[in-house]
Amino acid sequence: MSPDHVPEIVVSRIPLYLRALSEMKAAQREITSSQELGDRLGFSSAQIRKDLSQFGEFGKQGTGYNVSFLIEQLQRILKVDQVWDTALVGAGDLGHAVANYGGFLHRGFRIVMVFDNAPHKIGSQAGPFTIQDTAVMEEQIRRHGIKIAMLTTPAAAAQDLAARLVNAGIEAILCYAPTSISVPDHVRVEYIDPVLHLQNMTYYLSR
Amino acid sequence: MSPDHVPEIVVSRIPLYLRALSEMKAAQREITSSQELGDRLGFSSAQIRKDLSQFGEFGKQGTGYNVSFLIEQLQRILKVDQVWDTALVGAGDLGHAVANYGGFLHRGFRIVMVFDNAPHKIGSQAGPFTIQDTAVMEEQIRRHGIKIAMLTTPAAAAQDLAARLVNAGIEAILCYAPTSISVPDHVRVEYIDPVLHLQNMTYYLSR
DNA sequence: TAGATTGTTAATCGATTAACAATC
DNA sequence: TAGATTGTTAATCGATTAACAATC
Repeated sequence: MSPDHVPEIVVSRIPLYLRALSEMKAAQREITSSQELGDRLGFSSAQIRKDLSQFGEFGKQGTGYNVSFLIEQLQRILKVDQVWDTALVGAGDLGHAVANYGGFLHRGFRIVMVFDNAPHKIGSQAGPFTIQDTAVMEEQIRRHGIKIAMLTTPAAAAQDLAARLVNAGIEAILCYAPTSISVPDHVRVEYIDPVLHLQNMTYYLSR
Repeated sequence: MSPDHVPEIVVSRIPLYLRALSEMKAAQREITSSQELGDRLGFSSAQIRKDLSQFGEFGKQGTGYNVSFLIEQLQRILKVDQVWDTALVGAGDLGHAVANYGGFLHRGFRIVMVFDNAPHKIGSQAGPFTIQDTAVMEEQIRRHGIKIAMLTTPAAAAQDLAARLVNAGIEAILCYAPTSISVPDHVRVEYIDPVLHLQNMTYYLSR
């Protein structure tokens, strides 16, 4: 139930399972199997079962998994049976797109503040948010007890801002800046850099 | 030199090495070591050396790696010593942000056309591009011999568009839509879904 | 030369898969 | 009951690490 240590690679697949199950639920599927889920995601059924078994027993032999029940369980495991307030740092084009994105809330996240350091942006809107000066960033994050930040600044600004975010109490950073940042061990960082994915694919393309 | 088969996980790290090396070069570093590169990226020096050794011998014992030389070699290996024309499908907020992103060209990619199916968007601008009707998408992609597409549409439209892109000759898709898509074996797909990363991190956060 | 760092081998570690008893 | 599918074990497979000869 409360596993001692689950491999990180297993944890990283649970959100994928949750996403696929949510699609199944939206399509009115009430029951699924490790086979069906695996086919859909390109994993073996054995892997699906093994991964889920790290956290408990969620299925019924001969039947499979109840979609709604498994969704609830995975949401609880990932702690997205609640909504996490997050701060967005960087109000460029990408920051605006992220601020306007409607897909966070029903998956457990809500942007509640947006920061930038450009004087002409401060006070203007990014989606439903008034852009605030990064000068008040630490204070605001601390006051609201925010633990998650998304960083959509240029690479050159990322390391300094990450350090300031950590200092303000941030424990998880989703970094859109195309660079590696260094943070203390208790802080988690995930990266999104589209070019890494593109360069990965061109390796397999013929010229 | 021309390795038979390199594990996918090794290939996926080469773009990271290239990115870090490019930062070093920008900072005027002429020589680096597997130790330094590893420290910077959070990998062991042994892994860096082992990964690079899959493709050839690029270093000098006692000295390390020439940054510029290694950059050239990795660019060649990844086939980003050329610029790849790409098509962008989906001109919403995210599509606009991607169309305006200045970080593609010097890393081997160039968007050359943008498509959407919304009548009020067709003919207007997304960054420097005039948005074209998806009705002419296959024809345009075929005519220009484009092999790479970025998909920034809602999830519901992704599978159908992916099939059409493949039919038009696309061999690599970077899918920003939060869903898994199914394509023939000869087509590669990479995914970007920020929520998967966020849900991964919340597993490790305390409530 | 002495010191440093590569490229590579072998050992270790960890993840995936196959198989099947349990059981719905 | 018969058929189906889980949860789990053991075997396989593959990736990472440690160690060191080679050599710059």
